[in-house]
Amino acid sequence: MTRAKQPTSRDVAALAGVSVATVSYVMNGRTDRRIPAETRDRVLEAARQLAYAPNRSARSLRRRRTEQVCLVVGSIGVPAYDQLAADVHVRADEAGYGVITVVVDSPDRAEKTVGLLHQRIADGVIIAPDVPYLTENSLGGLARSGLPMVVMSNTAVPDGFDVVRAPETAACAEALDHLVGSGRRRIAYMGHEHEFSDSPLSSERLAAYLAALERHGMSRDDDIIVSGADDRVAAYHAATALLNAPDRPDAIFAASGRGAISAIWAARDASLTVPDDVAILGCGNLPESLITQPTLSTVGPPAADDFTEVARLLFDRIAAGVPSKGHEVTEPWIYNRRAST
Amino acid sequence: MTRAKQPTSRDVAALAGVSVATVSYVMNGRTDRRIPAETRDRVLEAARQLAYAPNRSARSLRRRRTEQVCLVVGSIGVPAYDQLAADVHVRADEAGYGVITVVVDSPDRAEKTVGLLHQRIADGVIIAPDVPYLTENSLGGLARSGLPMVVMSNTAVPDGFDVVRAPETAACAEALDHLVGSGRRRIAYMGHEHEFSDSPLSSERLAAYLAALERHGMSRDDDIIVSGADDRVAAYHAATALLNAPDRPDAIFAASGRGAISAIWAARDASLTVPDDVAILGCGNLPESLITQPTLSTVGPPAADDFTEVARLLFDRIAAGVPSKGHEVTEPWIYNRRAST
DNA sequence: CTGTTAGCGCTTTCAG
DNA sequence: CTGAAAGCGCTAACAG
Repeated sequence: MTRAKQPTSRDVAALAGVSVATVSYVMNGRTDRRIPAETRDRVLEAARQLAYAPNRSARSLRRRRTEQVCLVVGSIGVPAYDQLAADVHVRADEAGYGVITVVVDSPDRAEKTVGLLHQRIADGVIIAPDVPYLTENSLGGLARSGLPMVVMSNTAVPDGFDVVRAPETAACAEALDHLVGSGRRRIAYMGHEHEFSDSPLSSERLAAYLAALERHGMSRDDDIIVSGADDRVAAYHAATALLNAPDRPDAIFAASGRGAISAIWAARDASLTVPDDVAILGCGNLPESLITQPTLSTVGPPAADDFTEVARLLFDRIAAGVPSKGHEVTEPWIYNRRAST
Repeated sequence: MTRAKQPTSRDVAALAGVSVATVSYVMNGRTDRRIPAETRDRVLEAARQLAYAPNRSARSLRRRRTEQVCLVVGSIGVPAYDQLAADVHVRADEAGYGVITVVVDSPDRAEKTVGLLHQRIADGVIIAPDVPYLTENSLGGLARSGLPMVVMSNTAVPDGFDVVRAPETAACAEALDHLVGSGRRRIAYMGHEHEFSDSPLSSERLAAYLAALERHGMSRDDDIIVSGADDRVAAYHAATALLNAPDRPDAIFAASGRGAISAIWAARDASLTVPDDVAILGCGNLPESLITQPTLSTVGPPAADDFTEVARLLFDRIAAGVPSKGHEVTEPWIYNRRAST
């Protein structure tokens, strides 16, 4: 088998007996240039015959845009990221854009990614929440280079890019106060792995938890501050361990929805009643929260995650063409009290 | 704010007092050209000063490769796709490639995607299992155009691309025979949405189910052939409906792992015992299968999903450069009997 | 050891 | 209405 050389617009032009300019106009279906149907059909037929498709790199080089956006996430398989990815894909598709996904889960990846973005691998970028190792510094540099960017973060401040925030702290505080107010005296925290490493990422949820302990004169007990929220299986094991300990907590605050759902299962499997024996509180707002027994209380958006607005911000910015100082958008986060607390 | 024009290699060359060729060699760290440290440092310093990064489109055009691979999936948020995406990202990263993800969930998207691939948006492509609407015809066309490709499918036949298969039918048959052999007389099927539309995609799992009914002289009852396997919430509701019906099934075969797990929950919430009252069988091999009560029997790979081999196939093919007829690789699928059947 | 130069394939003025 | 020609920014011969 020999690799057939890809046909170029020149080949099509030759076959159709026109110039490459005409081929370009026809292929792009441009209306600002009046082309007789006869000519157009001849070009189209030649293109079909040769299975011609305009080369994307060449077009990008010439038009100075790639028609790709880049979505930067911290890992794969997190429901909120999946929803974000889905929403971005839909919007991108509408705008005729493709989506390049990059996973940043190490300082090395973070650095490489910033490099790629500088190389104009995409016309815009969305940084998902809690992507570690991306410094404000490098983000600022990217924005300054003219790359449209929307950053989901509670700490970043708009600086040539848009920032989307979620007021986690207030919502966590409200939920934790409610837990204490309803008599919980030993509240466990199940966090993400990276909260327990020496990641540069500070955890708003853990901070809110610790602040609540302080506020209510409760002492911190590292035995019931555990990881596991990243992953259903780990969460199940972590919750099981917590609930089988001699000094069992009477509430578990999980930093994810999946963690909380696994905790409900762990409690049931340990023959404990939720919320009587142990209250369970999660983060986010997974659709599943409504089908658990009991239904899961969470701190999160009032309805299911929806990131279409975030995608819209990016495409508006791309369309605008000219960099602006940057908006700051706040998505609501509240205490969704249901039956598990 | 004015958008700073991106610096080019010419700018760097001028600042460093060298030619663009030297800049190129330095930036690519090429060892086949001996460049004195002094010159190199000057170039690097100039690049740093201008925040120069080589333009990706130009490089792709010139080198005739994009250093991107494309992953085509049917939807977002399916655990098996997530695992595939994760494995592809890891391999790609090692190979210095990026990953463009495209979601094909309509005939329209399928067509557009084939078009993009023809435009050489990527140097290779992996088609995930069960991506609908992609015809063998268009895949063949892509392969013939010289695009390295690995297709996960049980029906496609290698034709300039590699095919990765999973012998689902045999494994399903074994599991279903076991269900019948252990006395199950009314087995429900919970499938994917697309099995109930007029999608061109035939379902091997549904076919295996129907064949098993036939084989054992059981009659098909469309009341217990339902959808819901795509989504945990839908599955929970579907299973609940099934289990509360007057003529309750004594087994549920779900075409996904998530569907089966939701079915276990639904059974427990309906105060039924698994497997005594109802056996539950899933597909795939989610890690969660081991933490459900009882543990979940599945038809699927013997261990957790692992697609690194698939990614390897693609990168081998890309590295080879020359198109070959195509390998056919079969991943094992078996009946993983655990406690739920 | 380094610079000059010819494109990669396309889009888009600008002339005809 | 159509074609010629000038690049987009980079890489890789090739010549010095």
